[in-house]
Amino acid sequence: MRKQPRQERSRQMVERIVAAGRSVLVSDGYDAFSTNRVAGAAGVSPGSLYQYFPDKSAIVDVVVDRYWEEVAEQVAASLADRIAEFGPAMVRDTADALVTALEADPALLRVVARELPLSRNHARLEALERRVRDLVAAYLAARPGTGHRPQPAVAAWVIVLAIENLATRWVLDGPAVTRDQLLDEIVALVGGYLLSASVTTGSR
Amino acid sequence: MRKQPRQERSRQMVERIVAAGRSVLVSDGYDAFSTNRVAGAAGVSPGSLYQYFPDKSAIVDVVVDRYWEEVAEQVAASLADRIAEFGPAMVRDTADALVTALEADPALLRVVARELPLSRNHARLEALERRVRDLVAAYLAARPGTGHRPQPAVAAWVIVLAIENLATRWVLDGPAVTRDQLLDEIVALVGGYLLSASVTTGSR
DNA sequence: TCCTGACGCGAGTCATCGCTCGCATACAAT
DNA sequence: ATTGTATGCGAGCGATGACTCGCGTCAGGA
Repeated sequence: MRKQPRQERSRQMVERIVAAGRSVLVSDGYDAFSTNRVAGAAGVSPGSLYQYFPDKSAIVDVVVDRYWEEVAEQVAASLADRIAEFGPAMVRDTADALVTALEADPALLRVVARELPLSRNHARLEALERRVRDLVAAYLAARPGTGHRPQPAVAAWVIVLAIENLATRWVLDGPAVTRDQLLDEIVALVGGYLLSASVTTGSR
Repeated sequence: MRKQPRQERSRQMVERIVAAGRSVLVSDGYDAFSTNRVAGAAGVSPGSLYQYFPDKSAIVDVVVDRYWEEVAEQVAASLADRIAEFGPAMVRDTADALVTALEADPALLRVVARELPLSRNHARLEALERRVRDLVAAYLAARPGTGHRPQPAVAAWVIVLAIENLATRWVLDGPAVTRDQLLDEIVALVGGYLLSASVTTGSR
């Protein structure tokens, strides 16, 4: 951000710009996302916009950051709440929290996950993943009896990735299965995986 | 494609353009991908380029299509070869084939999967997924005893998505685990999932 | 050899933005 | 009130890049 808004009206302007950015993104798509259009939608002149944002991508970044931050917050909260619980219920509730968070604004999810280059999301998405992954890894490490997977960090990586993508795709591609069924499959996937003994197939 | 190349030299030109397109994509990234640059890299004039390609995105599409087509071919071939086999070995070999295919050109994978909007890949990627998914679903349906998952189509969806993303992320993010370990985890994930009995948690 | 259509060229057009700059206005401190 | 500063405006600059067009060249059939 180029300058800190000091007065109240300028702080409101920044907010209006961010809101307009999100709105343009959602209703016109990323390809039509121009600074002039955002300024217009915000009822603000292009010049004013550049008082607070260094360039076009900074606006997108704020929208994307806030989005993933929001999702991360909800998932991490749900997970932290249930960290004491055991087994399938925790998995289910956490996956449920993720799906709910993603369903909250499917249009924005669509733009963020499909129209934006993935690298645009990388920073925030990685933060989200690491946050959840660390919680899961800690959980697994604290309960060695939970399953047969030897390395909590690896298992957490696998689980988080799998759930994240299942949930995202389910929301984006339109539900081919019911929501409950999705959650059931996720529980089965994670549960089965954790209980599965290490294979010793060797290489190839 | 705007016009079919009839003479030999023009067919070669089209090939040179596609090759240049891939090359520009890989070495300069998608943001720097301009028709003039591609024409330059191909040793061809911009005008000639537009004799065969309707617009810029058509060139990208050809590159992307060929890439996923190649990957799909290798994976489907490997899967079809081992469709008679049973259990973990088949999963491992197929995952191995996918990882090998993705590793073949990591730079291109990087651009295709990270710099391009996902929607750009949607058509071809979906084709790849459906192709593999159908094979897996058929396999599962033919062997009801293989596991406890009741719906082959759903199970296939879960498995394909999970493997695809694990493999892609492993190649792209740099291996946090060894390749063998990745394959072990995939086998455990799929194996455990298929053996996992249907939970009847009900909703929420 | 000649002729016709396919091929190829590349300077240039045109529209699209990202972004700036000079000026007007609103606010706050004295 | 007055002055200094923060805020806001919007016409327009400058660069970029997708795409065209009119003209030369080449292949291959007669």
